Amino acid sequence: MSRPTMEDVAKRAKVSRALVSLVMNNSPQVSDEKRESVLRAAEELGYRPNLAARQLAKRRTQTIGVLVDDLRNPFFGEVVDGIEAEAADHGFTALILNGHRDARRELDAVETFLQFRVEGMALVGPRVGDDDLARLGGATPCVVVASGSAHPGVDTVTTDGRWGAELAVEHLASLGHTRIAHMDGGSNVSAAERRAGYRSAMQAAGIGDFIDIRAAGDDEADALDVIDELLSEADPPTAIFAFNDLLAAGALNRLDDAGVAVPGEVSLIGFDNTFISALRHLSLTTINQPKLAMGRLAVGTLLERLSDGSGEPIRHTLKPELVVRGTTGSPSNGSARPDGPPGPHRT
Amino acid sequence: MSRPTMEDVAKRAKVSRALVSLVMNNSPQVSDEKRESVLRAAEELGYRPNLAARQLAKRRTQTIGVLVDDLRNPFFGEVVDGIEAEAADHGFTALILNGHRDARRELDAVETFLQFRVEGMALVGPRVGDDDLARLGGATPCVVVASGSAHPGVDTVTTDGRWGAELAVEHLASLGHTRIAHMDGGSNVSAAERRAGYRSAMQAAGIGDFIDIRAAGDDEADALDVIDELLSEADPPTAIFAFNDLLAAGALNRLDDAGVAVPGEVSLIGFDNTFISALRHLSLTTINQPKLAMGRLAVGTLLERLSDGSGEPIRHTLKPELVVRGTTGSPSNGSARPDGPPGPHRT
DNA sequence: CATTGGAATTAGAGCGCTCTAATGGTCTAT
DNA sequence: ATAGACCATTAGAGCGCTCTAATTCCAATG
Repeated sequence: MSRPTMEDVAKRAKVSRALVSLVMNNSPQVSDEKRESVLRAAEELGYRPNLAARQLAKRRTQTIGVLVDDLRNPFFGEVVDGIEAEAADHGFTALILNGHRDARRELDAVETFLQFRVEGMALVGPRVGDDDLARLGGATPCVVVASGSAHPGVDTVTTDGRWGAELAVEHLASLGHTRIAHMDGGSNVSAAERRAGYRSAMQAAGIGDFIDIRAAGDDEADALDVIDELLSEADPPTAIFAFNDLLAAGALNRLDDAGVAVPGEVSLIGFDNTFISALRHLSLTTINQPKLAMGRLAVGTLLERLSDGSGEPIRHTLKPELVVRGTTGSPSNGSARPDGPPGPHRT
Repeated sequence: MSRPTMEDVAKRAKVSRALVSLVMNNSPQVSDEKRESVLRAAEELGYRPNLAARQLAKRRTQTIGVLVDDLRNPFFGEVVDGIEAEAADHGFTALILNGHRDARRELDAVETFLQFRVEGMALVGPRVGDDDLARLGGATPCVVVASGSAHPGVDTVTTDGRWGAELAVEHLASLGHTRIAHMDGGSNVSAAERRAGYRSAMQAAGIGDFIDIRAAGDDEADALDVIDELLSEADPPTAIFAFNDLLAAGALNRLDDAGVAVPGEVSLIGFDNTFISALRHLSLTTINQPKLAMGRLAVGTLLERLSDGSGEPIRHTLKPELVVRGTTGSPSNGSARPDGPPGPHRT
């Protein structure tokens, strides 16, 4: 509005507008004397450069767009922390927009980013399909984090969902489980990979006959029906591998309702290692994703792409790790949870 | 960049730049014929208005800045959801920045907002002090959400922390507790209010002699030492009112470690009603804050201030509510956790 | 003393858009 | 036919900044 402009500062410091610009950009070729008087004038006026004007003149924005699938999911919060940190380290500002778990709104957000002329976009856990992504992105570099994409126009930073699923199944199998069911991620983009890992690990463990995949989702609420369904079977599974921690938490709720002891009667394992899984009273065994590293790497990828331009799609795949906590144990020892790792559940 | 400009579109559609501008702004005074050919040309070129240029020319940004204390705290996520929704309803874009639980970084973020020339700022749970706030804000309207501020230059949307604290204490007192301790929010801005509520409710309940306030904080980790301290007392409290859910979760962990039954030996109550408190295995009794409503109201306040300008500071204070779950019960019934009220599922 | 070179400073042309005022065209009322 | 009214369209002056090229200044040099 009526905020002071560079012109005002120039007048007050009795120098040219150009000199003020130099000072504001920390140019070394300004005499200390003038620099100081410009800074003083700016201070006195409460001057702040107008970013829009600067961006327009500079023809770059030093800005990256960060699209977050769901701000309420702490998993994404941590990834974004990593993104912001790395972006800041390289002089970029991260603009955060919320996808609200909805592909249409994601597209809107991307549109907004493009109008902002962000220099790159990091899509964290997007739901939108590959084609839309590539089409929309156009010339703007775009990295997908934690969701995988096969499209050549899009770089990715993911954890190896297949590997993670295998870790989960191996862990359960090594405890002696055979009837291991998978509550999958439904339409979530990462679901297929983890499903595949589950399948192959079940085969590898020689219990391929027990493969049992149930369509669920990625939110607590998505677990309820599936658990009911599983419990009503003649031979219910002794272990469940859930698509993510939230889903596992929902499962835990429902198992609890049904009076099923965890891990006494059913073992449960999640995915993500969000902070809720560490809460002692959940104490959820899970698969860790290195969230901070993923965020940083995402920005790294973007910068690489910015300076490089063309070339092969970049695919960073980080290794997930098994985090054993209190919701997994040997099958059918019938009693309350064994000592094992920390965190006794109630009976 | 080398993206198409309005000029390009104008040329291709064989009209003036001004006409393209009118079309892009949905002006009614454009003939259908021309409108269509402009839109077609824009489509073909993949034209997108340059927001920086538009903002510069318009001399307004239609943008509000949202500063979030901590993206990993689900409480804030929900508030932001409300803010975004209301902002969108009024044609504003919400720019989200992360405060990282650090006053200095908050100030940086505010600085960034001002450079962006946001038309208003919503600070969600800020840690920065009143004076800095008012000084920095300057002419830009600023609403503080969930953190209270006494400064006349700043509007606020809060839940009544005093009232909430009273609800908590009354609940515990009505269960028969007298030795009710308060793990307070430490330096958190909302801490004082809840502390005061705790005090007055203790007095009102005739158990003022048992007032016991322990400096803690607002994060899980902050609970550990305090719990140790409390448990080592000669006469440990039979109930604890924690500053927020995260702190309560941390307390729960520690109590668990120490083999103390909740609510058998100690009742525990949190604040915020974040989704983690609803997780069945925590099942935390807590005080609800209407997060979505707070977010929407924040934007409402900002808009009001924008059209109104001067005037008294606006203070919206919403009423919190008690949400009884499984971590509170009568004192010293010695046994394991009772069932608690049925199925407190969150939506 | 004129010349040179380098550093510090400035003039001025955009960046891509909006907005006011002016233009031209068409349609009625006189 | 003429004026007026009204509409769609356009010219052009900014918005607040950056950046290139030009200018000024001054000390050092031959």
